Amino acid sequence: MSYWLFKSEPETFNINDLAKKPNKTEHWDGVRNYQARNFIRDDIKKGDQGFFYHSSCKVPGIAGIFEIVKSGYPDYTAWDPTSDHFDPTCSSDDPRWFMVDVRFVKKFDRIFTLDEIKNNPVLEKMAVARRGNRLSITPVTEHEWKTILKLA
DNA sequence: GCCAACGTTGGC
DNA sequence: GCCAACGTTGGC
Repeated sequence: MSYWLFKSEPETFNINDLAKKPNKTEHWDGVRNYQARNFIRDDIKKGDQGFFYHSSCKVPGIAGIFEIVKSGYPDYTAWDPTSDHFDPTCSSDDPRWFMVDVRFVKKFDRIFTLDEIKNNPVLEKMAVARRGNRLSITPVTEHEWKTILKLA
């Protein structure tokens, strides 16, 4: 089993939104970056777990945990002209973008902040702590995962 | 609202 | 295939 960190802007979609979905499950669509796409298509498997990270907000940090309930499949919003994530250059017989389904597991009692990540010697090397990092999906090591669970 | 970082686009 | 311009992300 692998661990991941998914970023989302809480004004758009946050951990409470996920918890309120039917079956507490939602597809994670709209990833339009090749590196993140490759993780979704090739590496993220059913049963993996992820941190739900809130970005571009007052207190950026990890809000809780989800699990992967369906591994990568074509992100159909790329073919939907009414979607914000529509990609007009993407043909329907050759899926370019992928998504996974995630299910709410738990919400932390508090936000485990980016500041705490940066100031922890175990966590400071996490991609999310690097200045200028824009990748919305990044791998998390087991050591990092357990360290955060202990402290959150 | 500013600006650094960096992925993408497009001219050559 | 190089690289400058541009657009977006995201912390501050």
